Amino acid sequence: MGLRETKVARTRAQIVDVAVNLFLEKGYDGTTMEEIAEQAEVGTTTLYRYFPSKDLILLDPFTREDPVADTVRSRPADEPIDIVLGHAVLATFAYLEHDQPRINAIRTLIDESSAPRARLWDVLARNLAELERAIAERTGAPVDSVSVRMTARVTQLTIELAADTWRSSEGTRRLPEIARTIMAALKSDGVPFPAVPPSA
Amino acid sequence: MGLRETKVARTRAQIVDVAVNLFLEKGYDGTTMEEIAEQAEVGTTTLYRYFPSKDLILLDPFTREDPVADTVRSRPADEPIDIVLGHAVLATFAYLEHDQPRINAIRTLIDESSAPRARLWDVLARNLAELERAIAERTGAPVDSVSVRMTARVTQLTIELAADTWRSSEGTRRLPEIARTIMAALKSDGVPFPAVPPSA
DNA sequence: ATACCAACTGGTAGTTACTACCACATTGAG
DNA sequence: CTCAATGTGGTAGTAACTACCAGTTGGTAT
Repeated sequence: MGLRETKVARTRAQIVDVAVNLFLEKGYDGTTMEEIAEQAEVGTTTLYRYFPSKDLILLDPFTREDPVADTVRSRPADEPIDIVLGHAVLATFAYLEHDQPRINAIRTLIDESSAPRARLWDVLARNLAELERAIAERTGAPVDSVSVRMTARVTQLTIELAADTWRSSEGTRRLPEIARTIMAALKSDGVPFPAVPPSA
Repeated sequence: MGLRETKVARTRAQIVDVAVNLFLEKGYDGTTMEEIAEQAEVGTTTLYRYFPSKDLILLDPFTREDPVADTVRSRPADEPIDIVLGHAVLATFAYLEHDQPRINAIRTLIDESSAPRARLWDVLARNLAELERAIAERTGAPVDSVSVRMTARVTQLTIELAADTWRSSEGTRRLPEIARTIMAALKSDGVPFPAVPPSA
């Protein structure tokens, strides 16, 4: 890794760090891009080169590749699909748990302002598409089939539900444990799907 | 309904109509709020009173109350939950189908620009919350329970899947028929949920 | 070491979404 | 008819974001 790449990576990390601190201190809307640029010691032009929009700074940790699709691809071929997805869910949390409090704070900030909150789903849509591809490859079903699309979404929802529950539990329980509880509940209780009403 | 209310309603409709036509003609990003105000024959201040942000003009049809939660509340108490949800799904489409082509065009515009596309999820989150409440009332489970939250989301996903499929079929099939097909497929194939991997 | 190209930086000027505040017009009620 | 409530619209300002341009720095080939 050359000097140039190193500098770019450092600048990028610096921007995110400075920005999140400012957001925590003065709120997302109360912080201007100029302030971020100034504190990060870059010009505003440079700032916009690293992050084309303000909300993407806050969403940075969520734009990195998540390990769900990779897990689906790397599990043994004879493992049942529900277990594969269970591993994928747990992999996400192993990945997230290392800087728990900061991610937690960032997620709270995201939910508080409308621009990043809205954009989050847009960002997660990319993960969803990749998960769909991975599931389709594994099961042999077409990517746009009902089962593939629904399976991918249900998996993402399970992750979201677990993360939500964890966030509102304020660190009293560990993430993987919460995920296990939720998956167990889904299995034992079952989830009703909308069904075609009898025509009579 | 007094004269004042009539005028307000007319102005509102006029704004949406003018704006969507401009969006279709020049694109969402290529249309300014000033142009919309001018063509709709209102001041920009007034425009912002009706719609606090540009994307909400385009999202207007999706901010109206959707009938899903209402359907859940109004079905007979002894009807099985999956059938109730099936009715709710079909109710949405009966409601949507009356101005099919325009809604279709609007949805395409939404998907093409990042701001409205992102904001759409934020808007639909309100419907989701109300559906959660309706399901919780009916089943007696707490609103924040895993089953209620997952059921509500799965229902919303079924609607989304059907609408997506319909949009890409370009009007060759009717919406309720597509919805029935999807629900039937979900029932017969089943959807795998992530499951806790064996600890061994 | 020197020359050179590519990538990175940052400043200036401009557009546009959106807000705050203002005076003015219109509606509807007593 | 009067008056208060409600709606209208203009002006001035902020801040996100873009286009353009000149200058700097890092890597590379000679």
